[in-house]
This record gives sequence, structure tokens and C-alpha cells, in this order.
Amino acid sequence: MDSSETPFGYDAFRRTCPSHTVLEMLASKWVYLTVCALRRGRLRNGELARKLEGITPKMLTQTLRVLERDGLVRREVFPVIPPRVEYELTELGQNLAGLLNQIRSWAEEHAPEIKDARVRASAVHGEMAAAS
Amino acid sequence: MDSSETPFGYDAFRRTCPSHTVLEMLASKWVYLTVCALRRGRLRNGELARKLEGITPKMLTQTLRVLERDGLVRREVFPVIPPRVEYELTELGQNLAGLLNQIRSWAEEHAPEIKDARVRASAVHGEMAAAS
DNA sequence: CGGTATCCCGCGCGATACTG
DNA sequence: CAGTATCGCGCGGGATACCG
Repeated sequence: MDSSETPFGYDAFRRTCPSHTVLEMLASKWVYLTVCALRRGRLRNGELARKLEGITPKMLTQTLRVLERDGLVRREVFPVIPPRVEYELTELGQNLAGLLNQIRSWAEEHAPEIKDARVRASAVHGEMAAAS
Repeated sequence: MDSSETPFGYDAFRRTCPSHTVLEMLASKWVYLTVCALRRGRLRNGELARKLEGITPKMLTQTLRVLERDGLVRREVFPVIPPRVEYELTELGQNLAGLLNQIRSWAEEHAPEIKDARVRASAVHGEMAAAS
């Protein structure tokens, strides 16, 4: 029953389902942004670091390794000095990038009303510290 | 420049941009699943708890409070005994649910190849403990 | 330049028990 | 039934320093 929700025999609501771990992987701010950043084409490590404002070297590498491991990103090393490494989305990654970018657009489009909703919620719960 | 990426004047790549905090809120496994679970209509607390396999009471409440605060979920309390509380998506929430559900579908659809990619990655890095 | 390696803090989140 | 309260730990992730 309810197979209309899971036409592929996988069910992300189940902890033990592989698709659940995929969802866990996707549920990361840096994964979102990294995939979106690579959407227009390949980028170097430093270019990514600059585009992903606030990311630390550690998190950048870690995020890219996860994406590479899962087949969403391809890593290419050029044996030159100084080193040059480029990252690009695989086809699978590009496929996903379309969806993630919609989420990003949605976040940007609806940021104002969500911000307002948060302000209203704070007001209701007596957080009027700025009332002075 | 690059305004084609941010047609609404917001830029999720910037830490201080409100849309960035929205993306952070969305980057949560339980937010994903809760919104998807409510997609077909309103549900009671217990129904959600059963559908979201493995969620603790604490995380369920916390997630619902965040979604309510941000205007994605509406909470309705019925003053009866035993208590009855129902949750449903607002219009904004339903709007988002379409996108999140695509991600979930994508995760379920591509779970096999990602699982394979992980196995291959493990093999390469010498993790052949199961080779016996 | 493109990474690792280390340290360590904060808090996310789970487990459990209790209340109206 | 639908939550709160409390405790605790694991680890995500930031800061920093170092390497090829």
C-alpha cells in the first residue's frame, strides 16, 4: 500500500532504507551550496572556497569527498606546480543540482516572509528585548 | 553581476543573507521528512511520530516548532480529553513540499547507484573487511 | 595552491522519565 | 495523547598550524 509514495521500492521514511541515508547526506548546508556552486561548470578548490562564504578548508574538503564518494562530483588533478585541482558535477550530480537549485531559489524568494514570520513568532513569545 | 543567480536580491551563498538561514533550516533530515509527511494533508502528533521512523518525541516537537515559527506549518489544538493536536502545511509550506518531495523521490530513485558508488569508493580505499 | 592533521568546544540529538 | 524536563555523549564543525 501507499506505493504511490515510493514508486521505486525505496522509502526514505524508513531508517534502514538506503534512500534514507541519501537524504541524510543531502541534508547539509554545505552540500546544498557546493552542488549549486558547481552547477554552472567546473571550479577550482580556491574558487569554491571563495564562493562558499565562511566555509573552512576542512569542511570544503570533507564535503567534496562525500560528494565524490557518492558519485555526484568528479575530481581532476593536474600534475603541475603550483597544484591545480578542478571539481565538476557528474551527470548524476547535474541532475540533482537542478533540484537543489530550486530549493535555493525558493529560499531566496521566500526569505522575506519567513523572516517576518520569525519576527512575529518572537514577538508573541515575549521576546521584546529590543523594545527600548 | 551574476544577478541571474539571485533574481530576488538575496544570495544564499552569503552567510549574513536571510536566505542563508532559511537554507540552514531546510538542511535537516527531519524537516525534509516532516514536510513530506504532511504533504497529503493534516496529521496528528502520534501519526507523525509513527510515520517518521526513529524520531524521538523531542525532535518531533522541536522540528514542528521550527516549521511553525517559520510559517510553514499550522498547529491546531482541540480542547478535548484525551488531547488532540493536528498539524498541517500552510500555503507556503505546501509550496515548499512540492520541491522537497522531488528531492525525496530523487533520493529513492537514485539510491541504488549511490549505494554502488559508495561500495566502489570503499573498495578503492582498501576497506575490504568483508572480503572473507 | 590544495590540501592534511590536530585540538577542542558547543550543541544536536538520542534516551529516559515525568505531567496535564 | 501530546507533549515538557533533564541528562549526557557523540561528533559535527570551527580554528589553527603544518606539509608537498
